[in-house]
Amino acid sequence: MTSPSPQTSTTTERYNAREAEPRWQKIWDERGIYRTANGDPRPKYYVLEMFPYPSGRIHIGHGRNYVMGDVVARFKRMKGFNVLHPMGWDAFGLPAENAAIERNTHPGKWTYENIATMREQLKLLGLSLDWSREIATCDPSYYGEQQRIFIEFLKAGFVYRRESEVNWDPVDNTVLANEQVIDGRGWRSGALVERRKLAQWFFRISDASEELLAGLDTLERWPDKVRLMQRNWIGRSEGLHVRFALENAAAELPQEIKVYTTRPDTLFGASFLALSPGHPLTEALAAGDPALKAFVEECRRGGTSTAEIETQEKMGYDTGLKVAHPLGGPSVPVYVANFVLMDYGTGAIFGCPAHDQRDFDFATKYRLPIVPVVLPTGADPAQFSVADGPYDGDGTLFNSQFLDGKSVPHAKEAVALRLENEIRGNEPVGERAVNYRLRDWGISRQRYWGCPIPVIHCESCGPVPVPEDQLPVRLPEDVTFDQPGNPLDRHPTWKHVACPQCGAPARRETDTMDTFVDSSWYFARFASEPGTAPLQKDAADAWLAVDQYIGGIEHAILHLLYSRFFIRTLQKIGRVSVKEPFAGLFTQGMIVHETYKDQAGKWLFPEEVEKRPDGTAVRVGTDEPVTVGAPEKMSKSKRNVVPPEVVADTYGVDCARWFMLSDTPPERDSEWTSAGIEGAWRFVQRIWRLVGDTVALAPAATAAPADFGAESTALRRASHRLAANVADDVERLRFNVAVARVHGFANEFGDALSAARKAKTVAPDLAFALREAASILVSVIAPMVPHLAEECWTVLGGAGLAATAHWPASDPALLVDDSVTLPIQINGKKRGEITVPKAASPAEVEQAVLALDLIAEALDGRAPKRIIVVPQRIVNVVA
RNA sequence: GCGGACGUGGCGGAACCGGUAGACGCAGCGGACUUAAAAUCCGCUUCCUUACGGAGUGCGGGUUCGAGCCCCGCCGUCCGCACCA
Repeated sequence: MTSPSPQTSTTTERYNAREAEPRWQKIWDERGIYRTANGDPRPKYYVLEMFPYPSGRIHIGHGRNYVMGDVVARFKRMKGFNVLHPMGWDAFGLPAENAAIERNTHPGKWTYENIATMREQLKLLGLSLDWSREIATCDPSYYGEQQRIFIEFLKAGFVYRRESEVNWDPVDNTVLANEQVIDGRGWRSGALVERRKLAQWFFRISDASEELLAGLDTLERWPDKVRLMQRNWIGRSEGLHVRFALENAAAELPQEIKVYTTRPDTLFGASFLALSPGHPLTEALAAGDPALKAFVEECRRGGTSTAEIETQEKMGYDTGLKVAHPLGGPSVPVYVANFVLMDYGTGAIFGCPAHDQRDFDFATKYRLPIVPVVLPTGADPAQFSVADGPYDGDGTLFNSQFLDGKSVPHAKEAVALRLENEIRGNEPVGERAVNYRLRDWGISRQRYWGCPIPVIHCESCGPVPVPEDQLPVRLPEDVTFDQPGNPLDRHPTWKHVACPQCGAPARRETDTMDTFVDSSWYFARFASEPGTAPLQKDAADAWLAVDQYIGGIEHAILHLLYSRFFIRTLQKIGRVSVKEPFAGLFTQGMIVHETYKDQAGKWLFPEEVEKRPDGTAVRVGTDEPVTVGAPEKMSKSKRNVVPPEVVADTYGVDCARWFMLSDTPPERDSEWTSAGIEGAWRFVQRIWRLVGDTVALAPAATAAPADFGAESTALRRASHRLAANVADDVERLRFNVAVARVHGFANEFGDALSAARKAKTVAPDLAFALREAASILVSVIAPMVPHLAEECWTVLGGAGLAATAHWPASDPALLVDDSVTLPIQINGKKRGEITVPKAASPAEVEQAVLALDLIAEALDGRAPKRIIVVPQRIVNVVA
């Protein structure tokens, strides 16, 4: 893209961002104005952007949420709050291990080098961060505390261990993350992935389902969308557990199967029962049935990701078993079916093909009866058919004995009542149950670059927590990545330790924790001052909850739900007092940019492309045409990135900040364009000129005169209103509206300045109003373009720094007008205007309107049918 | 399939609780300044119409004195979830 180089201009009146920005950053840094102290008497405000993964370098697209958070932080500081605005690094994770393999380096070295680079890039953006509280989750002091918390959770019963399936690469002999499985094959080896069971650690998040669901109602400053996504994810349902008695099971087998159903009303439509391949009864049967065993293995093939499971065709295996119908209907056969999930409900279902798509598909394939039992309202029972597909709507029961004629909810209730009161073997046959989709959180990862799980496995004592005085369990440095598998597992010495309980030779847990654990409490770590214990109750209680959390919508479910669970659990064990970590949440949109490809189909960087006036694009310095693609999320692979350094050198970071806040509402995706950044540059220069012009016309600050004329009063109204309105906009994170308002004011202010310039002299009241306007303008833009604001502040002779100044107070008297201009409608169409005193009564307004010529013409001598006067708003005359 | 959001000029988007639709910016056009250019400043810029005037917030209806906003029915786009019994 062709870009002018504004900074190469030597015109002295121009604002020189490249010179000013580093200078102010140095001054802020030296004075430590963004360092936050605990125990400050001012009210607290905690603003936080989701911390980044140190992947290498940032591009300007990453900057948007940090800039938004920075505007809030700076604004709240000006409003008198003690603001905490920290930054850290989500530093553990798989990419570091991949980099280690590719570059033959250590994951820690790679990570810390990236952190160093990205820290400098973030500093370039002029963010008002308290860098003294910086943390990296891969720091032993951080993950050591996490191990301590893990052990406390374990002792309090929030953690347990069980077998669970993983993706297994049989060639590389390694566990794969879901994203490493591509089309059912290992990403590196290309081998067909298998599901294999491993003993793994779980957090009991599903026990918290109900409170996590209920807690959503308290999160009023969260987007409804995110709350809804979490609600669906938790997936509460109400149903019935029903015990089906087996009629022909061998004596050594269980004699019944328990199923969960949300549709007990359709029991008379049941034509089969289906067990999950992982169901204990399936396993018991498979032990003596090689064909079933083969079927179960067939079901196991393929990855564990839901995407893969869900695309499989329905398959079943008839076990030959039969169950009695609990309400006296005919017996039904028992199948094992691949589509029944072991993790949900009881791992067994009853199938009612007439009213469920999956059951319908299954019954059709295996030629099982399809008996409709719910008749849509108004349908003719003789005509109604489900031959073309199941019916899952409301209606009236039929073909259902004692349920016939009842509505679906009434039938559900009737079945529940009947089965609850039917006792078999001391227990009711049916029991009402609430079920949740949410499953326990598996945190074991067979990886090196993560927080070691602080447990020692002993042959005789079982899993034993690492004693407090041996924490943190540090990652060994001397590891290699030249072969697949977990380096911790094959390290020669690391895992061999004595059992803390009996002293016998034992083995360390070699799994590390899911990195979502790291990000589930980092915001609590920021609360305690540097050099102190990572999780201090007093500090955490003082700062939490985060008042404004800002990040991408992609974390709407997992990160935010896990953090909510983690903080609730910390609260239960007495480590913190709050229950919800984030009081306010905002999800910002991405920065997108056009993509460019050359003739060979190779991606090009924006700076390699030149736009011609005729609308075509070519490679810089050539005639080679370039294909311009739709704007997409900035990404390294597509090369549609803009590095922050380039923007800073060309226009200055204030331009980038202003541009990122302009035009597009912050929750939507925003397109980065050269026209946009140039517009921001023009604006920055314009502010600079407005301030310069002000000082030229009114060189010295003066005390407020006793009286103001019409011109100066009008200007003061505009500037005082600006301060009030922008405060409101920023408070509501409507940055694009705030920007538009500043533009509007700049237009008015510019007009006032040129009018003053044309007049021979500037009266004292106008001189005061001009300087006041400039000062308010500078204060109002300070959170958004902080460097420019400092430079202007200096020119205006402001005390101290713009960054530490107070938000300008608006004189209430200047915010209200004493007269108001009302539009006049005739039959709902605007035909004129009238200016009346603000205090005018509706009757007075009505009289004034009727006296107007345009009304007399419209009425043509007739009396109006009706006149609606909405005070301060509008007048509508119905002719 | 289920759930949700959105649909306003050439473009990004404003419009508070149902009350002047198109603020502000971008792009474009015209003008001033300049030897010239850049920069800057001024003006125009929803559509139709020479004008008067009329139409207009995806489409069709409705409620209302008045609808971008509320209700009903469509169409389209985007997002999330999905064998959850």
